[in-house]
Formats: sequence, C-alpha cells, structure tokens
Amino acid sequence: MGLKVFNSLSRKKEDFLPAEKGKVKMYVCGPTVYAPAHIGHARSAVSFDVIYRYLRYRGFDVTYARNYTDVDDKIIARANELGIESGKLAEDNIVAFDSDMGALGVLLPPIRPKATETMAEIISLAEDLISKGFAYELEGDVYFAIRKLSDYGKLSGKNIDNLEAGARVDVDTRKRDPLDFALWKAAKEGEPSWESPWGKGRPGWHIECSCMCMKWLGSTIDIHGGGKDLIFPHHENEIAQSESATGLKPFVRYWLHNGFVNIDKVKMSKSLGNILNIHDALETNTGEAIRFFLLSNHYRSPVDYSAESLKEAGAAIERFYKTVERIHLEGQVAPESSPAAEALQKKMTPIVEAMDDDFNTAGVIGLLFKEITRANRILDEARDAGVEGLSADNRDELGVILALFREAGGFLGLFTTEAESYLNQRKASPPVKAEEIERLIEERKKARQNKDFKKADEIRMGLLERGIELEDNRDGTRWSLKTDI
RNA sequence: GGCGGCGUACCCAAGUGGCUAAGGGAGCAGUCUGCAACACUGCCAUCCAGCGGUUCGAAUCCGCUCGCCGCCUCCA
Repeated sequence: MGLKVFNSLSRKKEDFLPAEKGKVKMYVCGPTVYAPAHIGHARSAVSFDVIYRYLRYRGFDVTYARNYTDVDDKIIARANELGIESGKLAEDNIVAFDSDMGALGVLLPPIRPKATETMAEIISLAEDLISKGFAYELEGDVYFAIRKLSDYGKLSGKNIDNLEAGARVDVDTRKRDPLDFALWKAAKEGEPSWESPWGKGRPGWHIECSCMCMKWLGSTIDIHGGGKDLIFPHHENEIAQSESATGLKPFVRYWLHNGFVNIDKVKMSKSLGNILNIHDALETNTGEAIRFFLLSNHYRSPVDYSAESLKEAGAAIERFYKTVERIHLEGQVAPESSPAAEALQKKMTPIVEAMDDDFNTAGVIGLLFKEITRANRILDEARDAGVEGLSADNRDELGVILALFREAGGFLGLFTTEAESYLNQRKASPPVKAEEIERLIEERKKARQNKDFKKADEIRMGLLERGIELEDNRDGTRWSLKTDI
C-alpha cells in the first residue's frame, strides 16, 4: 500500500516514488498576475495545497515552490490601460492573490520565486541553449528550435507534423519552424526590459518556469503541477528547454494537472464575461465553503460551478461544525482530547486509502460525513436517554471522531476553525442589530412560557423576513443568518 | 483534421474486475418539537448513455454507436 498518482506523462496511475527516498521536490505553475484571482486559480491552488499537505502528512520532506509570472504581455497591456507601471500592477496582484488564497485556507508555499528575480538564470539558460545548438538568435529575439528534438510532444501526445498542418498562419515567418517558441523577446518601446547579450529584452513565458524550477529545486524534480491547459505548449516547452540544457531526463518524474472549473456548464472566459473572482465569491460565501466545494470533486475532473452548488457546500460545512459543537457541548468531549491510537487508526485507514489513490478528496469527504451521522446518532441516543446515557464507549468514540476530523481536516485544509467561531462568524454583520435580536428572542421566550404561540411565531416569522433564522433547542434559542441569500 | 477526457438516481458526486453501487442535496414517511428549524430513522439506481464482445464474474477491460467537453492560440 502506498501513494499512487496519475502522471500526465504516462497517462496512468503510478506508484509515487520520489527520486530521493522520503524527499519530494514539487513545483507548481502559479498565476500570471495581471488580474485578480478567479475560481480557476483557486482550484489549482487548492488542489496542490492539498497535495502538499498530504505529502507532508505521509511523512515526506517536501520542498515546494510556486512562482509568480510578473512580467508578461498581458501585464504590460493591462498596466498601460490603467496607466500605471507594470511592476506595480504585478506587485498589487501578488498581494491580492496571496490574500484571496489565504482566505481559502491555501498555505503560502515556502518558495515563491518571481520571473523578474530570475533574470540572470534565464539569460544564462538561453545562452546555454544557443551554445548547445538548441536555440538561435534572430534580431534580438531568441528562439528554441523544436526540430532539434526527436521527442518533442511527448507530454501532450502531439505529433509535430499534425500540429503544423493545423497551425494558424504565423506572422513571424523568420522562425525556422512555426512551432519554435521565444526564449527571449527584444524590447519594444516603453516596455520593461533587461540587458542581455542580445540587447534589451525580456524573457518568453516558458523559460522562466524552467529556470525557477531548476534554480530552487534542481535539474530533476518529482512533481510539477498546473492546470490542464498548461500541458501544451507551456509544460511541453519546459521539458524541451530543461532536458536540452541539462541533458538529464526526466526533468520531471510526475506531471500532475488539475481540471477546469466551468461556470453553469460553460468554460469561464473573458469574452463571455463569466469570470468568478474569488474576492467576489467571498462576499457571500466563506472561504471554507468554496474550498469544500472544490474538494468535493476529484482534482482532475472538470467541475461545474453554480451558485446552488456553492450554497450546498456551505450548508455541508455548517452541518459539520454544528456536529462538532454538539460533541463539545452535549458530549462533553474536550476539543483537544486524544483518543486511543488504534481506534483512530481504524477509522483513518479508509481515509488514507482514498487519499493514496491519487488524492481522492471527494471520497474522503463521503467517509467523513458518515462519521458526522454516526456522532449525531450517538448524541441523539444519549439525549433521549438523558445525559447520563452517554456511555464511556460512546464518549470515547466521539473523541475518536473529533480526532479524525482534526487529522483529515489537517490535510484537506478543512474544518480547521473552532466550531463556535465558525458558526458565529456569519453573524458578524447581521441585517438586524444583535441587541435587537436578543431582545426579541427574550420577548419570544416569555410568550412561549405563557403559551402565547401566536405571538412567538410572529416574532420568529418577522425575523425570518429580515434574514434571521431562529432555532430552538434544549439550551435555549440560537439565531443565525438565513443561509439562502 | 490531430490528440485527450467524460457520460453513475430528480440534482451534485465517489466507486474502475467479485460482499446488498459511498456520501451530500432535494423528495416522501416517521421520531423529536407547542409549531418550525436542527438532528436521527426508514424509503428513494435489480442498475451504472446505447449495442455487442472478453470473463466463472464488469458500472469497472475491449470494440462500435450516440451525446457532451477540453487541448491544438494567452489561459488555472
């Protein structure tokens, strides 16, 4: 039994064996920071965050890097539109990106290189490729000659000749082959640029990832991740550059790619205007609900976003925390209690097996919800029998379930908030003043004591119309914001 | 045209050769409750797009058909 991962290179699930036992070198393509982060960025970030967390949980010593592409055509174009410097735009978006991802519980990768901070390596790699005959200079540009490689296309399964047949007309007829890609681009007027042996210019898109990867992790890494759309040409070109420069194959042992997010069944795109920004999504949903929604699907499958599905995710999270709160209050089990190791292990085993199977987070969530039902059943039975009805065995099991949530939640990056504070956070800015709600609850309590249920119901309905939901339970009445927004 | 993926109940979604096809939401019937909500219990796919094939045995492997989608151009 061990971890298996789906490798895009072989198109199969393979046993995961890093080059060096116990150590994992992992690189993920980060965002090009020209605009705020959207749900697609979130999917990639969350997917690889879980992979990172789980590898560590499994005892690997993980060196993890995720880059920011901070110089690029789109950044320059956007900065010009806004009339600000492209460097400033990039910096602002990096800060916003980290903040948005943080709200989704994404850990900050320990190594976060930027293209602009890797210029020396980029130039040196391009020179190296020229001297080895894999690249050529053309009027201040430098191109990689893909015909020099017999195995170009191995990651994406492309046949170069078929690609050529279907390729669009390339304006740049100077290149030796239409598929040759730029390692270095000569600067145009007013663009940010760096000195190089070929004059002022800036790097092409693909070379920066090769350089950052090799600079921080070495010539061969274990995991390289990114969205499925990056397979061609970006990752294909990274392989070409890196393997040609070092002569070492493979550059990457396991290529992992996450699937897309569709919005109401169609691909998210600027032309359709259906980009869902994380910042906007966070206005009406907790970050945890968004994360839960993403993890309810396997990371390689396409996921279809809708307001409805996000709402369901929020309800599921709430159910989880309500159960945890019940375990604390009714079960009298302390949050930090540590149960017998064997008992925990028994419940953890199927969860670990699901994660070992190419990070099946959706399967894990299914298993966790079985435990939620189990915990509620124990508590219901105890309640029906009186508090004394909670046997030592039952209490132990609740302790195990809590520990299970803590452990699985640790690598899912879910359920990490204290239950009481999660349940309270949604009350931060209620449409009705908290004091007024409390006052009405008190008034309703008196009415109920006097069996004036008509009045009691009027109060409850009145609050409901204003977006406040009341729930009676043994210990009194609690209120919450109506989930249906 | 080339390459790849997907099609599991009303909706979302695990499962990829072998006990009764996870889990969530919705719905229905109960328990609890003054009522409601929450929670719990039961019901809800003899069947996994369709048709063939391999096998003692397939949702899971193979072939074909239909439908949907992605990549081949910047894209997470």
